[in-house]
Amino acid sequence: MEIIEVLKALAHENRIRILNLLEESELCVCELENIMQVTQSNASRHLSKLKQVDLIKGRKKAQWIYYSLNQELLTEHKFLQYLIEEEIKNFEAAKEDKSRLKKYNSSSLSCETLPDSDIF
Amino acid sequence: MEIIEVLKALAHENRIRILNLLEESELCVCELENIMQVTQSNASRHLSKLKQVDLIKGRKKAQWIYYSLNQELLTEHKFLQYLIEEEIKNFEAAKEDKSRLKKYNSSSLSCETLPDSDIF
DNA sequence: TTTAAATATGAGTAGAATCGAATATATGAA
DNA sequence: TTCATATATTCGATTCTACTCATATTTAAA
Repeated sequence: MEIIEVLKALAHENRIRILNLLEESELCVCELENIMQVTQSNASRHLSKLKQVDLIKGRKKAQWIYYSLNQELLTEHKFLQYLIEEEIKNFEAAKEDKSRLKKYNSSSLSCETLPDSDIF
Repeated sequence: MEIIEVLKALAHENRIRILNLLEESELCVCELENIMQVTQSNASRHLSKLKQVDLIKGRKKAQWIYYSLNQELLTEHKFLQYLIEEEIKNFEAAKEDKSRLKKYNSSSLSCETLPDSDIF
């Protein structure tokens, strides 16, 4: 792990918000896009930075790619675990994202029906 | 603590190297400058970024300013403690800095005599 | 096979961060 | 008071990041 590269990957609000959401559950790009209310290309680009340094991994299923935290890396590097599991909690934007994620999870919507819904 | 601002402050090799050295002992700008082999303005600039987010503090003594880690912040935020005390160890540039610091500490030089010495 | 949706990426641009050199400020020593 | 040293800061140039828009690619569904 290239520590400086990892720290650079962590140094952006949207990427921290993504890690925060993935800590809760695996999500695809269009779900992140909707929950975070950012453009598709914005979400995709930040995901790609996180993936570059192995903080997350992607699982392809049909035309969707489900992203999740790379738990092995977090286990090996406790500072990442503390950052993601304890520190981000107190970040305001992250709280709001989690509340939108809850709302989404308790709805019957999926990434397939999401585009036409007005849940957010 | 503004987590995003702290993460941005951490996202630079020289600043990580500074934190690594300060973990060992309190140091003034000219000592850091010499050990890290960077220009005076470079060292000063990066110190000021770290101070802005409270990662370090400065103690003035005569014309020198001795910088040290803000241990309270590290204690409150375990991810910082793990990052600085466990993670940085494995970063190559940081290892080299520590070895130069040891050499400096075991010499009888101080920041007052340093400028004219050829220890580095 | 055509169409539509999900995702990634290229191009261009705007803004942020970094750098060294020079300068300003503060302090101690002569 | 004058000079030298330590530190911070201003400046202009440069490099790095991030953004949006448009397009390419993959896959499923019609």
